[in-house]
Amino acid sequence: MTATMVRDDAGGLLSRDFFARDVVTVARALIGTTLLVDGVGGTIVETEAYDASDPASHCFGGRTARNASMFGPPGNAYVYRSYGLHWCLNFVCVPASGVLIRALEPTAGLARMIERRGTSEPRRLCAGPGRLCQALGIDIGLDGRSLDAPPFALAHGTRDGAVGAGPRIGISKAVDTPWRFWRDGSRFLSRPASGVASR
DNA sequence: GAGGCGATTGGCT
DNA sequence: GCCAATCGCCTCG
Repeated sequence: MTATMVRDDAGGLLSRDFFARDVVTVARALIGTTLLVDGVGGTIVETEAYDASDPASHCFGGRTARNASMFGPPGNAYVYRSYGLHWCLNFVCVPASGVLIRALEPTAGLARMIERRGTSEPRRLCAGPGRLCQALGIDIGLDGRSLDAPPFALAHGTRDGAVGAGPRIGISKAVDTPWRFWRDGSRFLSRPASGVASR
């Protein structure tokens, strides 16, 4: 195993350089890192990558008012409304690409999450892009905001265990592209693992 | 300007 | 398993 460009110091904060890389690399590297919004959040256990040449990406058709944040600098948030009612959080990587955060293992601010979600079932708090945004209080007000400043706090984790890869969920284009990543064996995924696990 | 669809979720059959 | 909720964006006229 060769050394990676980005060190994996437990507790160290993720820098903009972490995001200024290929979106698939970042999507995989994010598994096991910690995301907090105003102190509420947990360990990222599921992500998906979307890049500019990808028919399934919001960027594919060019820039619009909605996706403008994805054309901004790496390390910013892109928040959009899904199906007219839910919010979804992305991390912008190289321009016109982003990582959709699909599920967290809740570790901090559980009481706040339960209050916002209206359920105390741990597995239901952050398992899904819309659910985790509701649990963390994320809405359009955070669109375009820098991830290295409050209310966001992202930190490296211990990145132990295997990471699985498989097709993305809920899309109708590029359905076979294996750009969904998850922490293998996690009980907090939005949907069951479907694909190949590797280290 | 109208119609259809989507990176979803929760409730009901 | 099916379906409604609800709105930004795309396509077509």
